Amino acid sequence: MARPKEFDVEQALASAMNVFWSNGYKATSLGDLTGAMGISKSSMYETFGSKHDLFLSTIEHYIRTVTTQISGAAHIDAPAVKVIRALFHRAVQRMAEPNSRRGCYLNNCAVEVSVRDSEAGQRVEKGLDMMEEAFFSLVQRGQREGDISTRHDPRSMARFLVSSLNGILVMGKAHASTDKLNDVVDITVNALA
Amino acid sequence: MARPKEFDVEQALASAMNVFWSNGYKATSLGDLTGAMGISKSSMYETFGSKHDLFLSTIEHYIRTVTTQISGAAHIDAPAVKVIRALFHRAVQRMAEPNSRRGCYLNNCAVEVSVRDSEAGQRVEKGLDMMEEAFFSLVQRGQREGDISTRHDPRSMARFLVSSLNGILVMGKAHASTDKLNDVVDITVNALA
DNA sequence: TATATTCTGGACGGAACGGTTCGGAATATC
DNA sequence: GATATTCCGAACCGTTCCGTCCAGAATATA
Repeated sequence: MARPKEFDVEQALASAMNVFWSNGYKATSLGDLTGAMGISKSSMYETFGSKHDLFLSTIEHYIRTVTTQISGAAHIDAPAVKVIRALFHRAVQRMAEPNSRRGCYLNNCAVEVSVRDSEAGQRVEKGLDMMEEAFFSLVQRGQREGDISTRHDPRSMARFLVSSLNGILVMGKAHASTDKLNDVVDITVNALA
Repeated sequence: MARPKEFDVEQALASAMNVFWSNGYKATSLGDLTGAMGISKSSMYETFGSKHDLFLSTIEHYIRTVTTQISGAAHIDAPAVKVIRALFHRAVQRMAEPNSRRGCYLNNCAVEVSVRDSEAGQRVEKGLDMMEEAFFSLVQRGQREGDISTRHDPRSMARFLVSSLNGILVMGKAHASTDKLNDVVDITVNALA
């Protein structure tokens, strides 16, 4: 009957996200998007609706991929503090790679648009909540197993970790030195003990 | 001889900064700027050069004002930890005010443009360095007076504080709850002891 | 082969944008 | 009053932007 879809929607979404991630929402043009996605403007509008709809979809796509990624790391059979330190170090390391110095997508979206764009803001908040949840279960386990102090409740500590990670990534956008960022990671992780 | 300037350059700069601060660079049009500054487009170009030049000038203006502000707080005759806690709490409190939920200007600039705009990036980095310097002298004093632990060197701790403050402000852009942010402040400040 | 669907490229409209220029009004000093 | 400077409004240019639309090529099934 009909000609089938030729491009992978999920992959096109990932490509669009990468462009938004690197350039921000406003600074990204339709040409940038369709070029990276490898499809025509017409197909983009047919499939995703509009630039703004596409943008919202990329945030949801990011949440989908990152959630599985973090909660995967959470189930690693190692002390919770070690897992957390590894997650932070990996984030710092990624900031040092040549074309990856773009921080956390949710972070960027929160700063650039979340105040004026409530639809995006809602999704960003949900994404940060899910990050918090991932850290929360890690902290709980660490407190159970004894390598994380119980002087603060795990919910606050999870929020502390999300906040700290975001702060480190922002610093990484301005400074370049990996060593300086790792110093901050050390102090942050030590604050858990 | 000549007609004198009718508008205050420094004040116009402050108004422009406020617009950039709320909307970001790309999302701010010349009309937004001249409207807020209360001058015509011609005067703007005569005085500041271009939109981009004006933007760079606002970053420098921000550094000028904030530097004096923080180093003023640094000389308050109170335990360093108390001063730091007060600075953080004030930042959180400002995020809760209706039209002030826009974080730190340097933070916003770092996220939105510093990677692609090296001229802006340089200024942002310099501004963050000066914030670090202000915290550095505070930490040094705290370590001398005994209310801040000496297990970490003061330079790293200063960086930790700048990073944490930025992280908290990013969280504040997504979430709204002051209580949650203050929880994070508590853990952060406790990490100093 | 006929049919249905997908995809492309380009054309188009309408709007907003950054930036430049200029005439003339306003305001100071001499 | 003559002069010099500032300021404004408006016009203007070329570009970019988002979004819509369509003709036609491509590709599947029946």
